[in-house]
Amino acid sequence: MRTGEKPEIARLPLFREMDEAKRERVFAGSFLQVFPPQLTLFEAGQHPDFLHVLVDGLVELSASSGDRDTTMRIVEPVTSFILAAVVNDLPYLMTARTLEASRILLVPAALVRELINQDTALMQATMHELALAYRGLVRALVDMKTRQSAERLGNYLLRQQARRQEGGLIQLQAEKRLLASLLGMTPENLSRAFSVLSNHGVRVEGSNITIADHEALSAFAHPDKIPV
Amino acid sequence: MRTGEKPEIARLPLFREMDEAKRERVFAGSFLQVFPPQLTLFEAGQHPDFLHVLVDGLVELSASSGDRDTTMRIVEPVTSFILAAVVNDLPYLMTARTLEASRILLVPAALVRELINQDTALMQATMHELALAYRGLVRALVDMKTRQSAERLGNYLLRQQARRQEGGLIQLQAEKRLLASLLGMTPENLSRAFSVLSNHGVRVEGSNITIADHEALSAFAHPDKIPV
DNA sequence: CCCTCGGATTGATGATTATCAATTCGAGGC
DNA sequence: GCCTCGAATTGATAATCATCAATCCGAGGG
Repeated sequence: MRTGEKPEIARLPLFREMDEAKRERVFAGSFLQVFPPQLTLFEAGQHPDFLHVLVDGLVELSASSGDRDTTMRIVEPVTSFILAAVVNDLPYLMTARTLEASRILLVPAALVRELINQDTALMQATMHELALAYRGLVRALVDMKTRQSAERLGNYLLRQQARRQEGGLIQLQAEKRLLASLLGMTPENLSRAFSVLSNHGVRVEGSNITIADHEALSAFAHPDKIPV
Repeated sequence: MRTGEKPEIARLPLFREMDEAKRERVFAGSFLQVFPPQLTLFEAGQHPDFLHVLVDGLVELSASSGDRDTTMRIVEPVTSFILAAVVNDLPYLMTARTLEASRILLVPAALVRELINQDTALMQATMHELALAYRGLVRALVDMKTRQSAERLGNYLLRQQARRQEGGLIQLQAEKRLLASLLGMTPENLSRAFSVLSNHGVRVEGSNITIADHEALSAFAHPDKIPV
């Protein structure tokens, strides 16, 4: 593991509250592995063997029903994923695949569950993490049910801008076809949605997006009012 | 509280693992209140004062963005709701209103958080509950993103039938307009979806639905394959 | 530097869903 | 038993979104 990586992982909400000794047990029992791009890490329906922590790279979580499939989340470092499946020891509901070459910390699921049950602080952190994730999904579902495609894109851009405290510039991390799937639309309609937003304060140059007029975009996209 | 109610609440996943003394503290610190139909219990954005347990009646959880709003869940007794907001002490993301006259146990949020932090079994139960709720929402979001309206209705009927172990008869608990909103469509399209399903093994008589041909409906609706 | 290839864009068309309007249906009140 | 009112249904039309097809564009390889 490179210098500075352990601290970064230790700073994750999940591991932050553990005492140092337990954290060492996590690291000792885990594997840090490098994966090439476009590799499937696990598939929906499989039994969860590891909690995954993306240390470096980019990962897509997707799900399918019948023959259609959809991107559920784009995981950026440093973040853990599929905590719910590990906690409940129930099959993954999503398929994970690397988008770029990625380094991932694999923490054995049984170890995670064991430590959670030994360490109240960790259990509490897990509980809070799950509750926050739940709220995120509530918002995502409301988004999908109440907004049409260009509005969803507008809100996505507003959220991205808020997350990275910078000015108005947003760099898309992944291909637009992927963003389209994440937002529940086709690549063609994503293009059209971008051109709609160009009338509402958004400037697009390839994968560099600028929110030129925050007011106008907000008026169009009706972003969530409830904070956090 | 009527006879037999406490045991029923005590049987909830959340309270099942608590020791008797703590459970008594919950009941002692809570209020069982009766609400008339169509009453708003709380609104999205408010600070969560109580964990709610629906003892009797029917409650709708809805959310909105801009001027559109949508039904997120129809709560049947005996179930607790809005656990995530209480755990995280963050504003409600949904609005709750009674559909019928309802009796609801109101457990002060601060008390819930206090007991969770004192009682590891309760914390663990909460964690599992949240993880399961998370999985439920993942499925709901996939459903919304990958299936069209008649398929969503078909899957809803299949799930309802599975939940109540009976034969093929399903009784809709709420108005169809509400079901439409839950499934992310208009009442008009719900009607049309029902008539589509009549060609795929479903018989409709008012709010009595019969799945006459489970095979045919499954073939049409492509239900989830992953169990639990 | 040019070529190639896959993603992105644009246009045309079709499917799905929403909206508007008009009945029909059914439960509750008189 | 009839009336009334809101929900449910049905039909017609419009908006949104997907699909198909044809370029356009840009990064990587020769």
